[in-house]
Amino acid sequence: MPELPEVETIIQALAPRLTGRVIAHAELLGARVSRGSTETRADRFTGMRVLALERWGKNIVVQLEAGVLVVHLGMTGKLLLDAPRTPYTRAVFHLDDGGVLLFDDIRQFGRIEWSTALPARIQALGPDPTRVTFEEFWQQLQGRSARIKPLLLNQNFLRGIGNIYADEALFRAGIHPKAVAGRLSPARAARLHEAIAEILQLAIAHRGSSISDYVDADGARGSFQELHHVYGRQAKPCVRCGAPIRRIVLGQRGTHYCGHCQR
DNA sequence: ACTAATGTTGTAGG
DNA sequence: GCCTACAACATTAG
Repeated sequence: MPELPEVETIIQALAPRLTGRVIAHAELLGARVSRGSTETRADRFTGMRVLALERWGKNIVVQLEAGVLVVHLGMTGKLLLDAPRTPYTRAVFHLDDGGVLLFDDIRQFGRIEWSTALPARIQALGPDPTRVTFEEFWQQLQGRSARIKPLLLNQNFLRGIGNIYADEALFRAGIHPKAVAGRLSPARAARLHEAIAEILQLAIAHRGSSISDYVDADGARGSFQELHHVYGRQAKPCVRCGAPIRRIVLGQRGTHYCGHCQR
């Protein structure tokens, strides 16, 4: 799915096109897209003006005159401006200026949820990894016995890091994915804190990673996948030392790392 | 046919 | 509360 850099890229395109517009008409296609929320019916937000768009981890938060729409793209969700409908179109937003925003989602893990205020579950997510201070990051690590890779995927620890950027950040910091989070030295924790911010900024600059499904709101692919050092590179030589990149399963997720460069 | 895929959530056990 | 494993959700691609 879209992780933080991909969601950021999507919002960059959507914000100028949606802010100030009125949702003239909306269609939610099928029960899945709004599952779990009795509040989310199209008539709850039709006729409302969009005040602002913001990213909250991997969530796109659309502030409306009354209430908020929280969009999570799941694994294969896309938000597309002025694109033709497909068999995977799960929602359609018609704007008052004639523009159309589609929500396409092959696997249907994505969600659109309307509520009067930012849901508690969203508010409870951890700090934004591009802005968290080292002091806060360090405090969050203390006492954690979890291995660092699965902890980075925990959205209540930091919001927005997914499987690609967890692996890439750990490589950049030279830290083994199985390292116990609470036992990282201050120097290694500082390297990781810095690597996370750098890898995310770099990925945003390259408009995200397009592995299979991801495209931005204009249908364009990102290019950061060309700069991945470990993710999806199992058995290929490490760009730093030449040793083959390993792939293991950690926390039920594929995990890629260099056994020589990451301790 | 089998496996894995950018994710989250609920359950169960330690 | 924390941590881990597993299943479920649904579809495609190799």
